[in-house]
Formats: sequence, structure tokens, C-alpha cells
Amino acid sequence: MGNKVNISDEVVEMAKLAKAMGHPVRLYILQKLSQMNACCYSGDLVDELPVGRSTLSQHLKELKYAGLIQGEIEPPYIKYCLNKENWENAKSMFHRLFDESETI
Amino acid sequence: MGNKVNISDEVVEMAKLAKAMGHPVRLYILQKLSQMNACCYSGDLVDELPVGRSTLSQHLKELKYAGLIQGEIEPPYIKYCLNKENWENAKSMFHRLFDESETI
DNA sequence: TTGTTATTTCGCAAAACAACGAAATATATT
DNA sequence: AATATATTTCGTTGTTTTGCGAAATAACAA
Repeated sequence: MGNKVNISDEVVEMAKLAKAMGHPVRLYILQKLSQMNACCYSGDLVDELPVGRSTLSQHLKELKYAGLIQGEIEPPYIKYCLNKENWENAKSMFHRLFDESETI
Repeated sequence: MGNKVNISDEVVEMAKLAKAMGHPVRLYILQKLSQMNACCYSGDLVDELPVGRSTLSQHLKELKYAGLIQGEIEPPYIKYCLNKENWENAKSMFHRLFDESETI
């Protein structure tokens, strides 16, 4: 009894993605970037979002850490875009999760 | 300038769902429940997951709070299942997010 | 009533998160 | 060299999360 299962790497990885998506500001950014393959600058975001520069920077850092976005230096700006490969991967993981629930 | 946007209710709601999914134990539970419309008992889970009873209970509480699962009292057990309506809603929100990124 | 089983709530400690302003960095311009 | 712009890092503060064991609850059985 009590044979502990070990949680699969996929579940751990997906939980990390979900956690990164689990804040309104971060999800807003992802939504924005996912629309028509847009990219944006930290300065654009700080103008439209109700958080300060340093706070926004932290959120961007977390999205980067989770692998969902990437920043290209484009002096004097940093251009942020989705990390497409990882985004596609995230998409298929969430797809799998929700499609397993299909009533057959 | 700096006309702050207000983050839509949908984004706030979806962030709440993502947050609830953002822990390996909770995601494991959701995955399990989503497979073939299964339900389970807290006792089953505590046997297979590497957390104590009270900790597991907290995780179940959070999933309930987010609306993703529901518990039916079935003495002496409590049977946990997905909250199908909200699960379908979550599914379509995540779908929308990821499908906006389609390269057209 | 006393005990048993399944689960939750409480109280606590440690860690992580969210937010801010000030200072630092990096790159261009004067 | 000094200044300006865009962004990040640092230090701090208050809040939330995660985890545990002990005690509480709820339903049933002896």
C-alpha cells in the first residue's frame, strides 16, 4: 500500500507553465503576444498595465524563466516575443490535458 | 499617455484557473480526474502522492475554490470529480488563448 | 456510549510572491 | 566626459503559499 507514485516530468513542467500563467498581468502579456504573433516592449506594457516598471520587469523575468517568452535586445529597447517552440509545446500539453476529458 | 487598460474579467478568471493548476500535486489530480471522467477519494490520493493528508486536503480545497472540482459526500468518503461545466469553460478559455497564436 | 474510519480545520514555521522606489546597467547622443 | 533613455537589479515590506502534526468533525459500528 501507499506506493507513492512519482509525479511525471511532464506534469511538473506543465505545472510550472500554469504557475507562470497564473497572474493577471502575466496572462495579459501572453495573450497580447499570442495575438497575431505580436511582440512588444517593456515600455509599452508599463504604459498600459497598472504596475510599476520594476514590478513589470519581474513579471517578464518570470515568463522568460518559464520559457514562454524571449527578449531580443534592440537598443535602446528590448523586444519581447513569444518563444514559439515552447509556446507550441505548452499548447499541446494543455490540449492533451483537456482533450482527455472528452466524453467518448 | 499611460492610459491604463483594465485587465478583463476573463483574463483575471483565467489567471485564477492557471494558478490553481500551477502546482504538480493539483495538476496531477486534475489530470487523473480528467481521464475517462474518473472520480476519486482523498484517501486514494494520499496513498499515491508524496504529501500528507492535511496538505492534500488543502490542495483539494483550492481546486474546489477555483471551481475545477467538486466533492460529493458519500459516507464515509468524499468523492471528488471534475466540475464539468467549469472544466469545459476552462478548456475553451485555454483553447482561445492558444489558438489566437495560430500562424495564419 | 465508545470506538473506528475518512477527512478537514487549526496553528504554526519556512519559503515564495508581489509590489515599490532607489540605484545600477547598458547603449546611444551631445 | 556628461547626459538621456530603456530596462533591470537590489533591498525592503507585507501577503500568500506550502507543508506538517495535532485536534476537531462527521458518520457509522460495536
